[in-house]
Amino acid sequence: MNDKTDEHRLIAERRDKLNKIREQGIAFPNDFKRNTVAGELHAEYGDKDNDFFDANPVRVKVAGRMMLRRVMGKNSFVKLQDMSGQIQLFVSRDALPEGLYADFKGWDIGDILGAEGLLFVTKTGELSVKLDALQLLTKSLRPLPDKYHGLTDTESRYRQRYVDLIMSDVTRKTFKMRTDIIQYVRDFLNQRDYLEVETPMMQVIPGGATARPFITFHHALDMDLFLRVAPELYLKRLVVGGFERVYEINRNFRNEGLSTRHNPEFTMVEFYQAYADYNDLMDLTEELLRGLAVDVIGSTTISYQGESYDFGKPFARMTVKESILQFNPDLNEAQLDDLDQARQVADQLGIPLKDSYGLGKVQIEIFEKTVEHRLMDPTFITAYPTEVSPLARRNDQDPFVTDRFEFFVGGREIANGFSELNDAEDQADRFRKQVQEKEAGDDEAMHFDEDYICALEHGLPPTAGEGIGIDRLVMLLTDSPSIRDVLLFPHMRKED
RNA sequence: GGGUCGUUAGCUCAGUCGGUAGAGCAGUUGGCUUUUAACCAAUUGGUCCGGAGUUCGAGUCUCCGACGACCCA
Repeated sequence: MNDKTDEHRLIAERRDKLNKIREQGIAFPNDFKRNTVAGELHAEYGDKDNDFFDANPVRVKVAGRMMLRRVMGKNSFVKLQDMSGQIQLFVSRDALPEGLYADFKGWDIGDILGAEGLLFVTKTGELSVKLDALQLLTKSLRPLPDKYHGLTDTESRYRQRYVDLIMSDVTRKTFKMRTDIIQYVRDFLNQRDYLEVETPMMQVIPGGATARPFITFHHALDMDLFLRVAPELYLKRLVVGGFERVYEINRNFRNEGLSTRHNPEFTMVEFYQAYADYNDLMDLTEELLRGLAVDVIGSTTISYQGESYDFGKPFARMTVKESILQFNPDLNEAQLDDLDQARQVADQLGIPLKDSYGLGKVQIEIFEKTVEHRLMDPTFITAYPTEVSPLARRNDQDPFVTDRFEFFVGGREIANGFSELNDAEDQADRFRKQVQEKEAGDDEAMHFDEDYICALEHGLPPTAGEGIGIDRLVMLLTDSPSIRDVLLFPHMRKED
């Protein structure tokens, strides 16, 4: 932090202690090897009693952070925390080498210790290690938060995640679950012969989504580069190349506002499957999410912020228009099918519209305002207007819409997928429309990507693709109210 | 972008009507041979987020700003 906290007396006291340790020899020893962890001990010996340990002495070497200490004259109890949990140490003056117990009493909560001894059970029935060897491995110079309340200040928890992780079981569990979720998704796709790939994070032409990109500069090449807003166009180039099932789990960057659901960098899994259509991917998504829920939380019922969502039964499916009519019973279809009438509806809803908006864009504005946040149960919304889906294949019966879906639960968009537009000429037209919108001032509109058109001209097989927002998925499965709770190091403003 | 709330000791929090800044934990000193947020005694520790204003006097009232949380767009 700053000089002031550096000079704080609590830190100064610990620095003095460290200096004394330095004078006595190696202050940061690196030769202690543990042979077990707390969780393993509880799993293996949690149900044993002292008769067992008398008959079968178990000698263990453990290491970790001292989280709690109760000094009772010549004996002390310590809670030692490692990556698997906590184990209690029983520290007895007379069992340790001369003088070590006095040293131990000068150590602090937060210090990293290595300890060796025999397992036993205390009077109150807690599995513990009776030490005959003890070593300070790392001196901690900064005091930890209150041993009971921990770190509750949200700002500090985000800015100093390492302290949050030390103090909060809930935080550790959330991020372990995040890893489990990503692992499940990866296994799920691997089992279905999808190939995991990496495509550029720095792109010459940002594409694949309508979003404002971050711009950076490459000095040697003397050119602007864009952090990707999506990997889509590169993944589809790979399908052209013959990798018929590919996926990537990685970061996207969007230069937009922050909220409980938005971080400037966020993680998506995007996957593409040749010879599949958007209906196949809805089925796949349903299977993935259902299996994920069972695997990660052990149930198809997901509790989120006091609500409960059933992933066990088939997910609802309806079109954009159907959903608007369902949640706006006073509207009729004719009002949504006519641009002037639809604009009138939007006006009444207080939605600001630009002159350039066509009927499809107006419909989506109405959808986002009146429907999206009300889609609580798992629901696929289909038939998105072509106008707002520049990379999706037109529907054969109704070219006004595309073969596209988005998936919602808890009022939030989790996934977006569609049958891919593989008609190079149609795609070129759509890019030209995007460029017009960009020139009209929409800085989220796409660029014209000539090489991508060239790739399509080589022939993209009929393909469906989808992106699932990992962060929002983790929020849902870990019952986290803010995206910051599922990002180890969320973006924060400068402190000053 | 707008609104509401918050920011006081390392941490968790009190602070009345505007009148010299409080507790618990942590730390320090002493006591204590099976504790469970151990306990007992003593004790150290403050840029009350920053700035300006009102006032004899501001943690407290007013304004501006920073950061955060929530809601709205």
